[in-house]
Amino acid sequence: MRIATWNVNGLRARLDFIRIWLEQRQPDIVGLQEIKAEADDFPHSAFEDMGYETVLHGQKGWNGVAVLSRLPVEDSFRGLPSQKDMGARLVGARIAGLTFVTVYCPNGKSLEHEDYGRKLAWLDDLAAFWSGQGAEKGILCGDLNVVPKPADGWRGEEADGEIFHTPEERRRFDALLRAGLVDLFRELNPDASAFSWWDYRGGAFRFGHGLRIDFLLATRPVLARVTKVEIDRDFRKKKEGLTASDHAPVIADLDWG
DNA sequence: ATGACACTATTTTAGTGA
Repeated sequence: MRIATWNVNGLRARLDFIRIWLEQRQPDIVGLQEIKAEADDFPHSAFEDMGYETVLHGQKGWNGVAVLSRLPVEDSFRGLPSQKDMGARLVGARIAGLTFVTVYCPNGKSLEHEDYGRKLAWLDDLAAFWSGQGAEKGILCGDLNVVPKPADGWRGEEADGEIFHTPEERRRFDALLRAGLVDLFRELNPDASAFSWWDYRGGAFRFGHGLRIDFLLATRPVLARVTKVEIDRDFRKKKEGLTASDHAPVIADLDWG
């Protein structure tokens, strides 16, 4: 079984690009973030045609998350309780015995902005929500907008203390690990310096100026079945003249019987 | 020093993103 997470930066603008990726990579379950569309504007049939069922938590213009699955969806849920006013940022499903949740964490804007405190509170509520799920086989994936360690950002320790790199944000990332989750990319690639996001501006991708802020977090029983994890940086590049998202997909392969 | 690029709706300009 192949699973993935990807912040697509606008699903309607990215639809043809996403189609190419699905055909080439053939994932079974995908968590998508920054859909930027509500259900009425969502191209459900395009994904049906490719064999995927969609669980959507949409929103007009901003945010929005979805799960695509070509395995039967047994149950689904939308929204982070107590954080409804922060927008459509969490959606989950139970598929093949797996609890699969994908999230788009608030950005925070700046340390001085009121959204920074809201980001921290949102991450607190996410950890509580996840613990409440009690999932034995679980995946919590998505764009967390946190750089967990200096090695996960192109500026290393130079960026410590800036937004995305603060001790407060990093404590909340670590709290997810203390709740029993494992950062799959880091677990299988302990010494890699690899990123999942590069700014569109200033040739950031070309110069290697990126951050690792997109994650596949998994419970131990899932980790035991993981055979490979990679950041699909080839799909941060233009394809057939189509513009890429500023995020690359993160993919894991699992032995799932 | 600043902006750089891309998306969307509030659309021909502004807000957001990270």
